[in-house]
Amino acid sequence: MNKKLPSTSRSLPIALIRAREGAMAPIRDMLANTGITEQQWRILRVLSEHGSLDSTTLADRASLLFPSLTRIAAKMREKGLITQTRDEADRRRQLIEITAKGQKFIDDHAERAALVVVGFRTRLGDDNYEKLLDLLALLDPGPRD
Amino acid sequence: MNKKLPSTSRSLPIALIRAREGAMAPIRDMLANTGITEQQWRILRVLSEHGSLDSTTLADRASLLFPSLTRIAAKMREKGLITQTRDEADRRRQLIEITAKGQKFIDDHAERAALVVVGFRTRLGDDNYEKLLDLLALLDPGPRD
DNA sequence: CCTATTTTATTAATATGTTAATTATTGCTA
DNA sequence: TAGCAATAATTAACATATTAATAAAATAGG
Repeated sequence: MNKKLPSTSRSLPIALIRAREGAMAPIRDMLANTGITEQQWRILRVLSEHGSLDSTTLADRASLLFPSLTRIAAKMREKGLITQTRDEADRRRQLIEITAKGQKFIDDHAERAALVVVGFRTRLGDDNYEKLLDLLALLDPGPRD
Repeated sequence: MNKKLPSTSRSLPIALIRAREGAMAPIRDMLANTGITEQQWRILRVLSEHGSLDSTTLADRASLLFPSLTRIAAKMREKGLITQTRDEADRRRQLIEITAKGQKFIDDHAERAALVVVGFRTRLGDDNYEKLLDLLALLDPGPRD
């Protein structure tokens, strides 16, 4: 009567959580003792790639909820990693930009982070790596653009 | 000089986070207004499957850090969903077991949860679904047994 | 022009994630 | 067997996740 649920060892949500832990572990090691968290790293990465972004878009691309972004951005501004400016055309909005200091952090860690990516590509194989990204994209809920 | 990092839109960690959001959304909907969180649901699922477990094994199988489990288990005990008993052979250890009330919650929601699984299998296709689980397992860091 | 609605952002409250420090118990070993 | 390392669990401190409530600004309709 209760054979309906799969074994937790083949549960998709649990597998995703564990895989995320595995994928983030080397990045976490890299960021240890830098004062930059995983989320702050994601924000810097997105800003470095796209330049100036409004908060809503930034939250979406960095996969953060808006209230989290509010707090994290405040701390990053205090640290001098980003700037926040009101959009004068629509004063509800806010534009967030990476500072030279923030960009320097990215530059200083880009090589090591890239090695992490290479490590996973090698571990899975190029085909599997791309296939995995494609399959994950199918589960992606949100509007990316 | 900085072409080393992949676009954030093809970043494995971000893809994993977004996929997890997508995969958990229906479960989150199911649990809304029940007073049971995602993590509590995972704990109940694991306990329902394995019976009585020591805390360390439970934390591993439910993909929770130990300090999180400590807090969550305390609340679940207060709610009458689980019991915690000292291991008399090794008084450092603790055994955690699901109660009838906890099992009833699983039983009451198993059918709907199973439908969620079927939905994802259908959405991805059986082959892709299994392939995805296999690929995710390659990223899994931890000792499962 | 004015108000109801919508959008953007913040704040609040509670729960979890994460690392480090601490406590209690066990095991090992000189 | 006294003392020290290792293990299991808790606690502490801070950061993030999540949902709901609120505030401020813009917009659509009447």
